[in-house]
Amino acid sequence: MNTKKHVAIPRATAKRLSLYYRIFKRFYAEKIEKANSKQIAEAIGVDSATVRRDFSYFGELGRRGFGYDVQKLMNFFAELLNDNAVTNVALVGVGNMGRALLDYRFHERNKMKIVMAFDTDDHQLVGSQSKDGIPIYSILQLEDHLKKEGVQTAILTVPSVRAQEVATTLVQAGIKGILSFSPVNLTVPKDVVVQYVDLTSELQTLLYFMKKEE
Amino acid sequence: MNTKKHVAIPRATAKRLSLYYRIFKRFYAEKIEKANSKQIAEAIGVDSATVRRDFSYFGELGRRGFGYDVQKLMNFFAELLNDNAVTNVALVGVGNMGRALLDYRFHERNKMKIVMAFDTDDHQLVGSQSKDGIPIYSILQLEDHLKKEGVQTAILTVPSVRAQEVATTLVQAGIKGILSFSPVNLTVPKDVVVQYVDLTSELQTLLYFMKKEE
DNA sequence: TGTTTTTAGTTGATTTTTTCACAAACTTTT
DNA sequence: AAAAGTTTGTGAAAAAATCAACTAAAAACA
Repeated sequence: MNTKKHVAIPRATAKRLSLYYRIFKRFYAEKIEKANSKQIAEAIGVDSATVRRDFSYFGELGRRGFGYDVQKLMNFFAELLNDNAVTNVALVGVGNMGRALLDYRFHERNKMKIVMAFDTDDHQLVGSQSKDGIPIYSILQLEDHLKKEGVQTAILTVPSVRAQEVATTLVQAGIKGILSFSPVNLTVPKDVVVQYVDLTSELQTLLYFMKKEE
Repeated sequence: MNTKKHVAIPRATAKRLSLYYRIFKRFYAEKIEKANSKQIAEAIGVDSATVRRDFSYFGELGRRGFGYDVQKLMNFFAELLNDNAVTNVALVGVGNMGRALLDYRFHERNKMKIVMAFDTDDHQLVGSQSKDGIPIYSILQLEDHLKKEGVQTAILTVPSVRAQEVATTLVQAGIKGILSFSPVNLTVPKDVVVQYVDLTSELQTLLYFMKKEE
């Protein structure tokens, strides 16, 4: 496949890659064999020119007069997003949000799997397991367990006040990526990637846009 | 206060308003009385010029040589984001994610409150209540309950395949804003605002950035 | 096989967002 | 009261992202 890996992928494009992948998986499951940029664009809510531009960073993936081969593109994005190998993830903080994510079963649709969870000793959770049998360890044994399994990715669902402290511990334990649900801007080394999910902010932003719409 | 409400607020700015508000609340709780653009910028992870530019859309909120008065700005953003009045929200779909959000207690830190939830009749949940006493109704009675309470905002946590169908029902029932956790691009009238939270995509995007960081 | 239709890839324009850099305004210090 | 220091608000530039329009390649059809 004629790809040009030397070009830097724009951030905005990178954030859409997972969406493209999902759409191709969906089309594939629906036995749709080809899709043009307009159909893809509609499915994820962007302009068709954006789709073509995004794809062009990776070479010539389509065929003029035809569109994009769904299976081919699905496989391409699977590789690009490393969705052939399973990625093991640890979850830290088994509160309401943590519990929901533990039971979420990412693994059913993707090659991501929460393989262990951690909580403080004072919640009577340590030593137990999630519904699906994911073990919950003490946060004091974080480094041991993470290193033993070679886990490099963590989901952080601890109270905001503890977020930075736990993040620092995670980095020490070799974690290279954190998906944080705590609304705190974490300070980590440059080689550690942090992605934030801020539910309260999303809801408040929604309300703001609603007010403007009136 | 010298505000200029006639200027359109850029989208990028609008999405940061909630973050600014949170930071001012945090500073206020910590008895910090003033803050300059650099401190605010660091707290939310943007450039200080961005903070000043963002604030400037709302008039002259600061004082040169001094910075921003924390209490004054906190109140300003509270008003701007309508966080003085309580906003009632309905939750549709009491699965893992829905359950977590039901127990999340948005109301403790903000004036947003989930006042009712809905689920299909086949999960033995209809008629019961959440931990905090939020009633769970049948999705068949959606319109009645929403209209009776005048709820205009909904959190959508139903399986993807049902998302569009339920969204359409919500719109018919007078909903004007939807926070959707389903990775499906919803089709709604122009006056209805939709905000998406896509956990799988966030995690996958994190993994992609991690791979690039190697 | 030739003609028409479709659609990707790309160029260039436009819009949006971020960042720089500095005068003006205010605060603090002397 | 003057001098020194701080920090905003904002023009202007730069960077990033989107979008419109075109061309050339391939597909579909006659």
